[in-house]
Amino acid sequence: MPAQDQTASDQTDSAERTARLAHDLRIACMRVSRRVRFETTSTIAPHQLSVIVRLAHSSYSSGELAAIERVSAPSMSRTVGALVELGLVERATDSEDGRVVRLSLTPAGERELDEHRARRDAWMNEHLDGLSVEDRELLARASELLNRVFDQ
Amino acid sequence: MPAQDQTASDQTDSAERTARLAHDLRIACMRVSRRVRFETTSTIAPHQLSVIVRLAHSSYSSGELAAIERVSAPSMSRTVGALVELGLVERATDSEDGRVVRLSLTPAGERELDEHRARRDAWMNEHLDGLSVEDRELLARASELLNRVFDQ
DNA sequence: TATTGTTATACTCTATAACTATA
DNA sequence: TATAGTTATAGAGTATAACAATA
Repeated sequence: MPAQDQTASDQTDSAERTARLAHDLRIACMRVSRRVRFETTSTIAPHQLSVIVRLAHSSYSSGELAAIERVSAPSMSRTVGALVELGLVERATDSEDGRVVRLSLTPAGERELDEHRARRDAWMNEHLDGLSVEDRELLARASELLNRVFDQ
Repeated sequence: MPAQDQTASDQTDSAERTARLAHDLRIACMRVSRRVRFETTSTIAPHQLSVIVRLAHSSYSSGELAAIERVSAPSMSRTVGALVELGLVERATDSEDGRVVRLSLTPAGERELDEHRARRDAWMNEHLDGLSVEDRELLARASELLNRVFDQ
Protein backbone atom coordinates (compact mmCIF):
# COMPACT_ATOMS: atom_id res chain seq x y z
CA MET A 1 0.00 0.00 0.00
CA PRO A 2 1.47 3.41 -1.03
CA ALA A 3 2.14 5.99 1.64
CA GLN A 4 -0.70 8.36 0.67
CA ASP A 5 -3.22 5.49 0.73
CA GLN A 6 -1.94 4.48 4.13
CA THR A 7 -2.68 7.99 5.36
CA ALA A 8 -6.17 8.00 3.84
CA SER A 9 -6.83 4.61 5.38
CA ASP A 10 -5.68 5.85 8.80
CA GLN A 11 -8.08 8.78 8.58
CA THR A 12 -10.95 6.45 7.70
CA ASP A 13 -10.09 4.18 10.62
CA SER A 14 -9.99 7.16 12.96
CA ALA A 15 -13.41 8.36 11.79
CA GLU A 16 -14.82 4.88 12.21
CA ARG A 17 -13.36 4.57 15.69
CA THR A 18 -14.81 7.95 16.66
CA ALA A 19 -18.20 6.92 15.25
CA ARG A 20 -18.12 3.73 17.30
CA LEU A 21 -17.04 5.72 20.37
CA ALA A 22 -19.87 8.20 19.83
CA HIS A 23 -22.38 5.37 19.79
CA ASP A 24 -20.92 3.40 22.70
CA LEU A 25 -20.50 6.50 24.88
CA ARG A 26 -24.02 7.70 24.11
CA ILE A 27 -25.47 4.30 24.99
CA ALA A 28 -23.41 4.17 28.19
CA CYS A 29 -24.43 7.64 29.37
CA MET A 30 -28.09 7.19 28.49
CA ARG A 31 -28.19 3.78 30.12
CA VAL A 32 -26.71 5.05 33.37
CA SER A 33 -28.97 8.09 33.29
CA ARG A 34 -32.05 6.01 32.57
CA ARG A 35 -31.34 3.60 35.41
CA VAL A 36 -30.63 6.40 37.87
CA ARG A 37 -33.93 8.06 36.98
CA PHE A 38 -35.81 4.75 36.93
CA GLU A 39 -34.38 3.17 40.06
CA THR A 40 -34.26 6.10 42.47
CA THR A 41 -37.76 6.98 43.53
CA SER A 42 -38.76 10.59 44.05
CA THR A 43 -41.80 12.30 45.44
CA ILE A 44 -41.49 15.23 43.05
CA ALA A 45 -42.09 14.94 39.31
CA PRO A 46 -39.24 15.35 36.77
CA HIS A 47 -40.41 18.73 35.46
CA GLN A 48 -40.67 20.00 39.03
CA LEU A 49 -37.18 18.74 39.82
CA SER A 50 -35.74 20.51 36.76
CA VAL A 51 -37.05 23.82 38.06
CA ILE A 52 -35.72 23.14 41.55
CA VAL A 53 -32.26 22.35 40.16
CA ARG A 54 -32.26 25.61 38.16
CA LEU A 55 -33.33 27.64 41.18
CA ALA A 56 -30.63 26.02 43.29
CA HIS A 57 -28.05 27.68 41.05
CA SER A 58 -29.65 31.11 40.94
CA SER A 59 -32.94 33.01 41.02
CA TYR A 60 -35.02 33.19 37.84
CA SER A 61 -38.27 34.73 36.70
CA SER A 62 -41.09 32.50 35.51
CA GLY A 63 -40.52 33.57 31.91
CA GLU A 64 -36.80 32.83 32.11
CA LEU A 65 -37.49 29.34 33.43
CA ALA A 66 -40.04 28.73 30.67
CA ALA A 67 -37.42 29.67 28.06
CA ILE A 68 -34.69 27.55 29.68
CA GLU A 69 -36.93 24.50 30.09
CA ARG A 70 -38.51 25.09 26.69
CA VAL A 71 -42.10 24.96 27.87
CA SER A 72 -44.83 27.55 27.42
CA ALA A 73 -45.28 30.42 29.87
CA PRO A 74 -48.63 29.07 31.14
CA SER A 75 -47.11 25.65 31.66
CA MET A 76 -44.25 27.04 33.72
CA SER A 77 -46.68 29.21 35.64
CA ARG A 78 -48.61 26.09 36.56
CA THR A 79 -45.48 24.13 37.51
CA VAL A 80 -44.25 26.99 39.70
CA GLY A 81 -47.71 27.22 41.26
CA ALA A 82 -47.56 23.57 42.26
CA LEU A 83 -44.07 23.99 43.76
CA VAL A 84 -45.27 27.02 45.73
CA GLU A 85 -48.24 24.96 46.97
CA LEU A 86 -45.75 22.30 48.10
CA GLY A 87 -43.77 24.97 49.95
CA LEU A 88 -40.62 24.32 47.91
CA VAL A 89 -40.51 27.57 45.93
CA GLU A 90 -41.24 31.18 46.83
CA ARG A 91 -42.69 33.90 44.60
CA ALA A 92 -41.61 37.53 45.07
CA THR A 93 -42.39 40.58 42.98
CA ASP A 94 -39.32 42.10 41.35
CA SER A 95 -38.38 45.36 43.06
CA GLU A 96 -37.53 47.04 39.75
CA ASP A 97 -40.31 45.69 37.50
CA GLY A 98 -43.69 44.96 39.04
CA ARG A 99 -44.64 42.56 36.23
CA VAL A 100 -41.82 40.15 36.94
CA VAL A 101 -42.18 37.31 39.45
CA ARG A 102 -38.82 36.48 40.95
CA LEU A 103 -38.53 32.86 42.13
CA SER A 104 -36.32 31.20 44.72
CA LEU A 105 -36.06 27.96 46.68
CA THR A 106 -37.38 27.80 50.21
CA PRO A 107 -35.32 25.94 52.86
CA ALA A 108 -37.70 23.01 52.32
CA GLY A 109 -36.96 23.18 48.58
CA GLU A 110 -33.21 23.07 49.23
CA ARG A 111 -33.70 20.14 51.60
CA GLU A 112 -35.76 18.30 48.99
CA LEU A 113 -33.00 18.78 46.42
CA ASP A 114 -30.29 17.68 48.84
CA GLU A 115 -32.16 14.50 49.69
CA HIS A 116 -32.84 13.82 46.04
CA ARG A 117 -29.17 14.19 45.12
CA ALA A 118 -28.15 12.03 48.07
CA ARG A 119 -30.45 9.20 46.91
CA ARG A 120 -29.10 9.31 43.37
CA ASP A 121 -25.47 9.56 44.43
CA ALA A 122 -26.00 6.64 46.80
CA TRP A 123 -27.44 4.53 43.98
CA MET A 124 -24.41 5.34 41.87
CA ASN A 125 -22.04 4.65 44.76
CA GLU A 126 -23.44 1.16 45.24
CA HIS A 127 -22.76 0.33 41.63
CA LEU A 128 -19.19 1.56 41.76
CA ASP A 129 -18.36 -0.07 45.07
CA GLY A 130 -16.99 -3.31 43.68
CA LEU A 131 -14.76 -1.75 41.05
CA SER A 132 -10.99 -1.91 41.15
CA VAL A 133 -8.90 1.15 41.94
CA GLU A 134 -7.80 1.26 38.31
CA ASP A 135 -11.36 1.20 36.98
CA ARG A 136 -12.43 3.91 39.37
CA GLU A 137 -9.43 5.99 38.35
CA LEU A 138 -10.42 5.52 34.71
CA LEU A 139 -14.00 6.63 35.39
CA ALA A 140 -12.83 9.60 37.44
CA ARG A 141 -10.72 10.86 34.57
CA ALA A 142 -13.54 10.19 32.09
CA SER A 143 -16.04 12.05 34.30
CA GLU A 144 -13.76 15.05 34.53
CA LEU A 145 -13.33 15.08 30.75
CA LEU A 146 -17.04 14.64 30.03
CA ASN A 147 -18.08 17.36 32.45
CA ARG A 148 -15.58 19.67 30.77
CA VAL A 149 -16.55 18.82 27.18
CA PHE A 150 -20.31 18.82 27.75
CA ASP A 151 -20.41 21.75 30.15
CA GLN A 152 -23.43 23.53 28.76
CA MET B 1 0.49 8.42 62.75
CA PRO B 2 0.41 4.70 63.73
CA ALA B 3 0.11 2.08 61.01
CA GLN B 4 -3.45 1.01 61.83
CA ASP B 5 -4.63 4.65 61.76
CA GLN B 6 -2.92 5.08 58.44
CA THR B 7 -4.92 2.12 57.10
CA ALA B 8 -8.19 3.48 58.51
CA SER B 9 -7.41 6.85 57.01
CA ASP B 10 -6.71 5.27 53.62
CA GLN B 11 -10.06 3.53 53.70
CA THR B 12 -11.81 6.81 54.51
CA ASP B 13 -10.02 8.53 51.66
CA SER B 14 -11.00 5.72 49.31
CA ALA B 15 -14.66 5.96 50.33
CA GLU B 16 -14.58 9.73 49.88
CA ARG B 17 -12.98 9.41 46.46
CA THR B 18 -15.60 6.87 45.42
CA ALA B 19 -18.38 9.14 46.70
CA ARG B 20 -16.98 12.03 44.70
CA LEU B 21 -16.63 9.77 41.67
CA ALA B 22 -20.23 8.60 42.05
CA HIS B 23 -21.45 12.18 42.03
CA ASP B 24 -19.23 13.40 39.19
CA LEU B 25 -19.96 10.38 37.02
CA ARG B 26 -23.70 10.65 37.63
CA ILE B 27 -23.67 14.34 36.71
CA ALA B 28 -21.60 13.61 33.60
CA CYS B 29 -23.85 10.82 32.35
CA MET B 30 -27.07 12.68 33.10
CA ARG B 31 -25.76 15.85 31.50
CA VAL B 32 -24.77 14.05 28.29
CA SER B 33 -28.04 12.15 28.26
CA ARG B 34 -30.08 15.26 28.87
CA ARG B 35 -28.39 17.18 26.08
CA VAL B 36 -28.75 14.30 23.62
CA ARG B 37 -32.46 14.08 24.39
CA PHE B 38 -32.90 17.86 24.39
CA GLU B 39 -30.87 18.72 21.33
CA THR B 40 -31.80 15.94 18.91
CA THR B 41 -35.32 16.46 17.67
CA SER B 42 -37.60 13.52 17.11
CA THR B 43 -41.01 13.09 15.59
CA ILE B 44 -41.95 10.30 17.98
CA ALA B 45 -42.56 10.83 21.70
CA PRO B 46 -40.20 9.38 24.35
CA HIS B 47 -42.66 6.74 25.57
CA GLN B 48 -43.22 5.62 21.99
CA LEU B 49 -39.48 5.45 21.37
CA SER B 50 -38.96 3.30 24.47
CA VAL B 51 -41.39 0.74 23.09
CA ILE B 52 -39.75 0.80 19.67
CA VAL B 53 -36.32 0.23 21.23
CA ARG B 54 -37.66 -2.75 23.21
CA LEU B 55 -39.29 -4.26 20.14
CA ALA B 56 -36.08 -3.84 18.17
CA HIS B 57 -34.43 -6.33 20.52
CA SER B 58 -37.24 -8.88 20.54
CA SER B 59 -40.98 -9.38 20.30
CA TYR B 60 -43.13 -8.70 23.38
CA SER B 61 -46.77 -8.86 24.36
CA SER B 62 -48.56 -5.69 25.42
CA GLY B 63 -48.59 -6.85 29.05
CA GLU B 64 -44.87 -7.61 29.04
CA LEU B 65 -44.11 -4.13 27.70
CA ALA B 66 -46.35 -2.55 30.34
CA ALA B 67 -44.41 -4.39 33.06
CA ILE B 68 -41.00 -3.50 31.59
CA GLU B 69 -41.86 0.17 31.11
CA ARG B 70 -43.72 0.27 34.42
CA VAL B 71 -46.91 1.75 33.06
CA SER B 72 -50.46 0.41 33.37
CA ALA B 73 -51.85 -2.08 30.87
CA PRO B 74 -54.36 0.45 29.45
CA SER B 75 -51.62 3.02 29.03
CA MET B 76 -49.43 0.60 27.09
CA SER B 77 -52.42 -0.50 25.06
CA ARG B 78 -52.96 3.09 24.04
CA THR B 79 -49.29 3.70 23.27
CA VAL B 80 -49.15 0.56 21.13
CA GLY B 81 -52.37 1.64 19.41
CA ALA B 82 -50.80 4.96 18.43
CA LEU B 83 -47.67 3.21 17.09
CA VAL B 84 -49.86 0.83 15.06
CA GLU B 85 -51.74 3.85 13.69
CA LEU B 86 -48.39 5.34 12.68
CA GLY B 87 -47.51 2.09 10.91
CA LEU B 88 -44.43 1.53 13.10
CA VAL B 89 -45.67 -1.51 15.08
CA GLU B 90 -47.69 -4.58 14.13
CA ARG B 91 -50.14 -6.51 16.29
CA ALA B 92 -50.53 -10.27 15.84
CA THR B 93 -52.53 -12.77 17.86
CA ASP B 94 -50.36 -15.32 19.64
CA SER B 95 -50.65 -18.71 17.96
CA GLU B 96 -50.71 -20.57 21.29
CA ASP B 97 -52.87 -18.22 23.40
CA GLY B 98 -55.63 -16.26 21.69
CA ARG B 99 -55.72 -13.64 24.44
CA VAL B 100 -52.13 -12.52 23.92
CA VAL B 101 -51.25 -9.80 21.40
CA ARG B 102 -47.73 -10.30 20.08
CA LEU B 103 -46.05 -7.10 18.93
CA SER B 104 -43.26 -6.46 16.47
CA LEU B 105 -41.70 -3.58 14.53
CA THR B 106 -42.70 -2.98 10.94
CA PRO B 107 -39.99 -2.10 8.39
CA ALA B 108 -41.09 1.53 8.84
CA GLY B 109 -40.62 1.12 12.59
CA GLU B 110 -37.10 -0.21 12.11
CA ARG B 111 -36.33 2.64 9.73
CA GLU B 112 -37.62 5.18 12.26
CA LEU B 113 -35.36 3.71 14.95
CA ASP B 114 -32.35 3.64 12.63
CA GLU B 115 -32.81 7.30 11.72
CA HIS B 116 -33.33 8.23 15.36
CA ARG B 117 -30.12 6.48 16.40
CA ALA B 118 -28.23 8.05 13.52
CA ARG B 119 -29.30 11.55 14.57
CA ARG B 120 -28.25 10.98 18.18
CA ASP B 121 -24.95 9.33 17.26
CA ALA B 122 -24.22 12.21 14.88
CA TRP B 123 -24.84 14.75 17.65
CA MET B 124 -22.44 12.84 19.88
CA ASN B 125 -19.90 12.52 17.09
CA GLU B 126 -19.80 16.28 16.56
CA HIS B 127 -18.99 16.83 20.21
CA LEU B 128 -16.17 14.27 20.22
CA ASP B 129 -14.65 15.42 16.95
CA GLY B 130 -12.20 17.89 18.40
CA LEU B 131 -10.86 15.61 21.11
CA SER B 132 -7.30 14.29 21.16
CA VAL B 133 -6.56 10.65 20.42
CA GLU B 134 -5.71 10.15 24.10
CA ASP B 135 -9.02 11.60 25.29
CA ARG B 136 -10.98 9.49 22.83
CA GLU B 137 -9.07 6.43 23.96
CA LEU B 138 -9.93 7.25 27.56
CA LEU B 139 -13.62 7.63 26.74
CA ALA B 140 -13.64 4.43 24.71
CA ARG B 141 -12.30 2.45 27.67
CA ALA B 142 -14.73 4.18 30.04
CA SER B 143 -17.66 3.43 27.71
CA GLU B 144 -16.72 -0.21 27.56
CA LEU B 145 -16.48 -0.37 31.33
CA LEU B 146 -19.76 1.49 31.93
CA ASN B 147 -21.69 -0.61 29.45
CA ARG B 148 -20.34 -3.70 31.20
CA VAL B 149 -21.05 -2.52 34.77
CA PHE B 150 -24.47 -1.05 34.03
CA ASP B 151 -25.61 -3.75 31.65
CA GLN B 152 -29.23 -3.94 32.76
C1' DT C 1 -48.89 49.94 23.02
C1' DA C 2 -45.65 46.23 24.54
C1' DT C 3 -44.47 42.91 28.01
C1' DT C 4 -44.99 39.63 32.10
C1' DG C 5 -47.67 36.56 34.04
C1' DT C 6 -52.09 34.18 34.85
C1' DT C 7 -56.67 32.14 33.63
C1' DA C 8 -59.71 29.54 30.01
C1' DT C 9 -59.96 25.72 27.21
C1' DA C 10 -58.43 21.69 24.66
C1' DC C 11 -55.33 17.71 23.81
C1' DT C 12 -52.24 13.97 25.32
C1' DC C 13 -50.42 10.54 28.58
C1' DT C 14 -51.31 8.39 32.74
C1' DA C 15 -54.18 5.86 36.07
C1' DT C 16 -58.16 2.94 38.06
C1' DA C 17 -62.50 0.62 37.08
C1' DA C 18 -65.45 -1.82 34.04
C1' DC C 19 -65.89 -4.74 30.07
C1' DT C 20 -64.80 -8.43 26.27
C1' DA C 21 -62.59 -12.46 24.69
C1' DT C 22 -60.02 -16.51 25.56
C1' DA C 23 -58.12 -20.24 28.71
C1' DT D 1 -63.17 -18.53 37.40
C1' DA D 2 -58.80 -16.38 35.98
C1' DT D 3 -56.08 -13.84 32.64
C1' DA D 4 -54.85 -10.59 28.47
C1' DG D 5 -56.24 -6.80 26.47
C1' DT D 6 -59.29 -2.88 25.44
C1' DT D 7 -62.73 0.79 26.40
C1' DA D 8 -64.71 4.36 29.88
C1' DT D 9 -63.66 7.97 32.70
C1' DA D 10 -60.85 11.04 35.48
C1' DG D 11 -56.46 13.52 36.81
C1' DA D 12 -52.11 15.96 35.58
C1' DG D 13 -48.94 18.40 32.24
C1' DT D 14 -48.62 20.93 28.08
C1' DA D 15 -50.24 23.99 24.42
C1' DT D 16 -52.61 28.17 22.26
C1' DA D 17 -55.77 32.03 23.00
C1' DA D 18 -57.66 35.47 25.91
C1' DC D 19 -57.14 38.41 29.89
C1' DA D 20 -55.03 41.44 33.85
C1' DA D 21 -51.40 44.19 35.57
C1' DT D 22 -47.40 46.91 34.84
C1' DA D 23 -43.91 49.56 31.93
